Amino acid sequence: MKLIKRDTDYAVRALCYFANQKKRVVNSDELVKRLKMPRPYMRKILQQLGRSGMLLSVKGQAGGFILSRSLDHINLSDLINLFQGPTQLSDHLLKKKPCPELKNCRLKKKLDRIENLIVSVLKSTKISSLLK
Amino acid sequence: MKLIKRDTDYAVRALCYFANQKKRVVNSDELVKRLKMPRPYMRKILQQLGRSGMLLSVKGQAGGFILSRSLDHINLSDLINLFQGPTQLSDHLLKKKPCPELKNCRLKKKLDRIENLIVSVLKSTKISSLLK
DNA sequence: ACAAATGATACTAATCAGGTATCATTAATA
DNA sequence: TATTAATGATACCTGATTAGTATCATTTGT
Repeated sequence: MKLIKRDTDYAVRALCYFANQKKRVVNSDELVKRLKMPRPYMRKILQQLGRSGMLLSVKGQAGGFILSRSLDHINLSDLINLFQGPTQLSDHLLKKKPCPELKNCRLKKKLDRIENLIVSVLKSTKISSLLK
Repeated sequence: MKLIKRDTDYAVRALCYFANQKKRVVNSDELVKRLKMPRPYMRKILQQLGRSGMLLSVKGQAGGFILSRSLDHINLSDLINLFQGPTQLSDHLLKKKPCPELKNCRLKKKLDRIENLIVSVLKSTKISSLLK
């Protein structure tokens, strides 16, 4: 089981790089060189960060991206939601018949509690705390 | 992201069913009927539970399985480990070059802390607490 | 001997993660 | 104003993992 996938991981590194460049516009080629990741994949990730509003894109020649807000205001849960969809630890109740025996609902409840715990920790982990 | 996969989920239900049958030998057909899951898949899961020592198998005609220990002594982490392998939330450090920039190691550390938290909660969740 | 169970194991199908590829659009600059 | 260098959108491909099937050997009660 994986908590964070590759794209989320890349996104964290990218955001940290931006943060260290202050308000300079950085393009995807520079990121690819510095962070050593496949260019088209990086571009896709940057586009997603752009659409989500975490990055601001500058089009045309000499274009690139800038952080649109401080990393104090972005947390791990935000990124996981963006790249991996909503955190859902078990689809226990969702497939076919919702769990045929009542006792299984206790599993669902436990998992929900664990899920809430995890999400709250992820929310409290600001990306700024990962810098430097 | 999924914390527990389908087979782990099925395994929990199966174990709970066994617990409610006390020391009676239950065969896979009965489980399949009661819990409404695909027979060959259920068989595979039971075999794994057997190999791992959580169930005791009785071969031959009128055979089946029995719980080999109380559900007080089996926890969610045991099952997850059995069916999904060791819990590892991020392979951040493992792929190719171990994270090229030091700052990323902070991510690794955070994830490790979160992982420890999750595992300890899973370990403290005994399957017996999911009964009835 | 036969039937009814598990043991072992190999195979298949579907889904998802991790990437590629392409073409349109935008804007600085020569 | 034509060129060039950037992003936007989107469709596609590929390998890994999950979910499930199939088959045959072995065991044991009747």
